[in-house]
Amino acid sequence: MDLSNNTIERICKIFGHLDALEKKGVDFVSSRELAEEIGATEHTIRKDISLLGGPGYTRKGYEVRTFKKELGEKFLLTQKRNACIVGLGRLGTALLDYENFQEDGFEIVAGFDCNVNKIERIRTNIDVFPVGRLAEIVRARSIELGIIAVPAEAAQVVVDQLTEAGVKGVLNFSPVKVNVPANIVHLDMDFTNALRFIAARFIMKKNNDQK
Amino acid sequence: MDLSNNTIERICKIFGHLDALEKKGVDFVSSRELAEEIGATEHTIRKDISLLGGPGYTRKGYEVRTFKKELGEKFLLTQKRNACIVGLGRLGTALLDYENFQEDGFEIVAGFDCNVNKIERIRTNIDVFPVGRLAEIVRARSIELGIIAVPAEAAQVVVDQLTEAGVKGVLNFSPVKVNVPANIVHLDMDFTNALRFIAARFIMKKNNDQK
DNA sequence: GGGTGTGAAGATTTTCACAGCA
DNA sequence: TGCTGTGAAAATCTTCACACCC
Repeated sequence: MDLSNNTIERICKIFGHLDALEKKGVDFVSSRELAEEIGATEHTIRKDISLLGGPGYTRKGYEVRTFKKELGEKFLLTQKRNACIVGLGRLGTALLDYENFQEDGFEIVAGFDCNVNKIERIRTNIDVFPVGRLAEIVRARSIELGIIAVPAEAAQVVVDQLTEAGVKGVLNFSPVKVNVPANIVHLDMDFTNALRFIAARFIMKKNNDQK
Repeated sequence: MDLSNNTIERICKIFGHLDALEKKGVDFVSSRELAEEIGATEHTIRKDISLLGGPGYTRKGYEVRTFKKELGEKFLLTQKRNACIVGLGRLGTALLDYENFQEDGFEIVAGFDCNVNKIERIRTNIDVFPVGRLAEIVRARSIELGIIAVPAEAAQVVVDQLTEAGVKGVLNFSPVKVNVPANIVHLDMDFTNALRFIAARFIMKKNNDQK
């Protein structure tokens, strides 16, 4: 089984949507409905699902609960995973209390910052530590995911410490590309790039429409 | 000219990296160096650039300043663009003061929230308004980009108001997919999905390595 | 009838290979 | 020599079409 990133991304979105449907009490969902919600075609969705090998012959679509459960098991998306946030500036503290993480199997079990005074001022239910204790805490609390919210210049150092300490994945909110060992999964979320992307797409769109 | 999203995304990253190089005082950069920084192959980078049609025959690589300028002009990435943030919870207020936006041609010129008491408590240099004045302010301040940081259930309403008021692009941080008219560019940044993606990729990686 | 599953066709994206400029 | 530009090949991803199940 060797799924493309695009497929994985869609599967993740599907999982999220199934979760929402389950909460709403919906029992069945068709590939067409999923496609619309996910932003893809129904063919693509069916193909993705076909790659996972889950047969679901009914004339009503996929059974929400079983399908979600199946996806969750296949990708271990349901298993609780411990995460930490490094860098407790405005973004970092915002993420500390981002309630959607908790709801969805990810638990923030620690926050780190290099500024000890700041740590003492932060009000949150989550334990916060000086960054010097990062490795120790990551190991002690079985933290698998590191979320980077430090300034650009500190990002690489933090990533190195995290991977050294044994995290398996890194979500990078700092506006620089970071290098990670090949066996670590990472994803960059650069807000400025996102805005640039929107602006560039917009320009292209305008050019095309004028033709 | 009809560039794929992937290409546009890489171009945006290249632009960001050129900016960094310029600040460092670097004069030339090769496709190989760019590729490494961007996370792509040098072939892809050269192809992307080739699609833009900019010839740069030197044996030292691309000239950083001119190349950046050219990209900026082609995509109007250098032009100042006004943006606003709707939803001033923890994430929204963090974004209000996200200094990297300013540096890069995007200016947050307004914030909105439905809670008037909250608005009075917020300390920032940026003007904040009740969400009822959204359309008025968007028009008055020529806001082109809307950044959504409201809870899931309010996201679609806000998007509708923004597009109605005439924004051209939407960056959605709420954890739901929103519908926008076809002529509006939008991008979803769902943090939970990002973590899911990392977790799923990690699982797949492990499976493959075991083989 | 209403929906899925999947091999094959089609479209797109990436990679290659080599000509071409400084 | 060193690095880019680009048509063509290769690889990948999406779409289609139709068999198949309930």
